[in-house]
Amino acid sequence: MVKAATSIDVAKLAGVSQSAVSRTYTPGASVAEHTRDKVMDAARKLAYRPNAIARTLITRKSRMIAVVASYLDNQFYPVVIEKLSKRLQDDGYHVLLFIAEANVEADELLMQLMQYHVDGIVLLSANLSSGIAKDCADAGIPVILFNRIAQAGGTVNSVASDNEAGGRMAARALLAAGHERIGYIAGMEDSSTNRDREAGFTSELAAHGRRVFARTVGHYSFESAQIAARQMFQGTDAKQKPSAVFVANDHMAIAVMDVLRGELKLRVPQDVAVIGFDNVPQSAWGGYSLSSIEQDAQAMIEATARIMMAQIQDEAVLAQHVNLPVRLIERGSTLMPSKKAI
Amino acid sequence: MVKAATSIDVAKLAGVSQSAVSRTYTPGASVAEHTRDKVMDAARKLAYRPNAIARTLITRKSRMIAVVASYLDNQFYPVVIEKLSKRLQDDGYHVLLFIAEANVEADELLMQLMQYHVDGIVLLSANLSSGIAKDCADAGIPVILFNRIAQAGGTVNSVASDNEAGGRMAARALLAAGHERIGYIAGMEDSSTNRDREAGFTSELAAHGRRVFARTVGHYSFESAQIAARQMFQGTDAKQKPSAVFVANDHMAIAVMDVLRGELKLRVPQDVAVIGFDNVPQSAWGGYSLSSIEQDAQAMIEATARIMMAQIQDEAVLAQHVNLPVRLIERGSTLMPSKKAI
DNA sequence: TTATATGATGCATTCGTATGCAAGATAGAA
DNA sequence: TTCTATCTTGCATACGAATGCATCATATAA
Repeated sequence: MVKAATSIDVAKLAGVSQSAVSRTYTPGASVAEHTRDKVMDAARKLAYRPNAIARTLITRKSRMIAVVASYLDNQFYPVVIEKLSKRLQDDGYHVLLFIAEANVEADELLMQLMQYHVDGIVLLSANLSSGIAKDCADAGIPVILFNRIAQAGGTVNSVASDNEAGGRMAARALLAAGHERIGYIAGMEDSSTNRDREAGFTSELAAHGRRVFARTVGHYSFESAQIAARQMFQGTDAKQKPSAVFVANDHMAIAVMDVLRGELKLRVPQDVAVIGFDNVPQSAWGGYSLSSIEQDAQAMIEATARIMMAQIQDEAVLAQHVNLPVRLIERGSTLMPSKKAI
Repeated sequence: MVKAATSIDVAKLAGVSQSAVSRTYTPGASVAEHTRDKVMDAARKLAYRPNAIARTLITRKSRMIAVVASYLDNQFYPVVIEKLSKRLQDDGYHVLLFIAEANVEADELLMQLMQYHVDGIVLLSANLSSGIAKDCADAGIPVILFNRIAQAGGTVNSVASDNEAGGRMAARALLAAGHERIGYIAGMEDSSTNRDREAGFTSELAAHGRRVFARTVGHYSFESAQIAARQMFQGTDAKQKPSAVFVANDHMAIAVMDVLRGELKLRVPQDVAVIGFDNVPQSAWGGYSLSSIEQDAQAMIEATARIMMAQIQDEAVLAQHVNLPVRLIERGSTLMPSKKAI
């Protein structure tokens, strides 16, 4: 157990002041070439690394960003976390990861995070009470809601996809394939994603003189989605069942497909067409070939990083709300009758 | 932007010394009930939260654990990260997450992490050069290799499964099903997991007078595994192809199944039986029903947390190496001929 | 009542780095 | 040569909390 070298140790060895050492590691500070060399030399000999904690204490910038997620089973989130981490690392930031069981815990967790003086917070799945949102704003900590829309007011940024447009696309895809009995399996009722996707979906159906034929709720969970699928498709009379279903995300859609094919012996897409949302990697897998509305994760992350950097630099920047376009990815689960032969 | 209250502000309002405030927040410290109440009262009024950064500086304990992963496509890792985060949070620790592109970067990343004075490091997928391992040991930072065995020597802990036994189980399962031409698709050649799984697999085959019929390499990546599958199964002569294949992890096994069924029109398990390793959630999905050797992720995480806490408390503890039992999960992808009718 | 042990409290210092300020050094201009 | 402008450098202090030490208050025993 060797105590790590400090800037004072380096200063002593290099024969300069501690300030000189500090300035050597501060971009833009005034240090003579000659001095810098001596410092770097001594630092190398002592394996010196600046103490980020001490630096944070005085600069009030930790270069840490808190990322709060609540579950990682839905592959959309691991993908986002991986890309977001890399992106922030590129800017010299580190990710403090939090897993929040439920929204109830989120507030308490955030208070903990604030103790670490994180420079910013990205909420991947939890929501935020308006009280905490205000606390963060007061403390000058930028908050970005990722894949959800702010309900807390003007102090919180948000980056999301155009879920409503996505819902409409899903409706058009199923209508174009000639479906008449179209169901919807919802995610969490109080989430902005579910609200917007459903709104777009039903309004597009309405525009074509149709209504949602059946609706159950899967709460964005695999198990709930299985139950929701059984509720919607059990029974003997084929005419009572939807011939197509829009599921609020791919994670659930896969669960639904398993129930349809494995338990209920219904073929996809011949008996039931299925379309999801997110375009997670698994949707492209041969075992599912699930049509989906793709969210542009890369663009969402780019926007998140951009907003974060802007707000960290200049706290006066107003809250921003980004809404990115989505795209229909058609695969086997919604093939039109004429194409089924393929 | 309101400056956060400090212990001095609280002390002033409560009419006590700063020490008293500090002691109120230090479990086991000597504070009178009466004083504590006054402090808590003032703290509530000022929305005071102890500054974890300042605390870290003086206690030399950050209560942060670095977790280094390199890719999260393989669902095994998100599952581990989620559970590990929760487990460490329960002990009052936070996770600083790092995504390392390759092993080359790992060293540089760890140096960065050491600047944050993390209390421990869990390496999920990157390896560690012996130089850095020594640096960490010297600095008194416990390092745990998760799902891999130390090659760096005695200073680094490791938590892994009995991969060799798992390899033997896979071999026995395929032999018991009557297979004679058995292939192996390897992960990364230089990883301990691949080495051990393959060693167990081949030795068990040898014990039954068999050899590996064909071998290709998938580097633990989805795309490489697809290529490896094509290499192994392309061609017209059925007798030249394996009738069963052990794939070094589920992530690759799913890619292999897609190629077998989608591209090569081979049925699983009738034409080719497939068995993987890890038992990731997707293996249980209806679209794959992949047999697998299950790693007990929960037990691995428990062991990791236990070792970490022990080493943080008492740095004199010797490096530990945990090797947990695995379990065969039989599903549709290896059903025996007699059971195929089911 | 006095002596002793125990608990509570404040003072002063410490952790490692950044930075305003003033002084010193150097170079260029007049 | 002298004066001014620019660049370097060190000193001293600040960031916010934890803790050893000494002091003081209180409780208990004799």
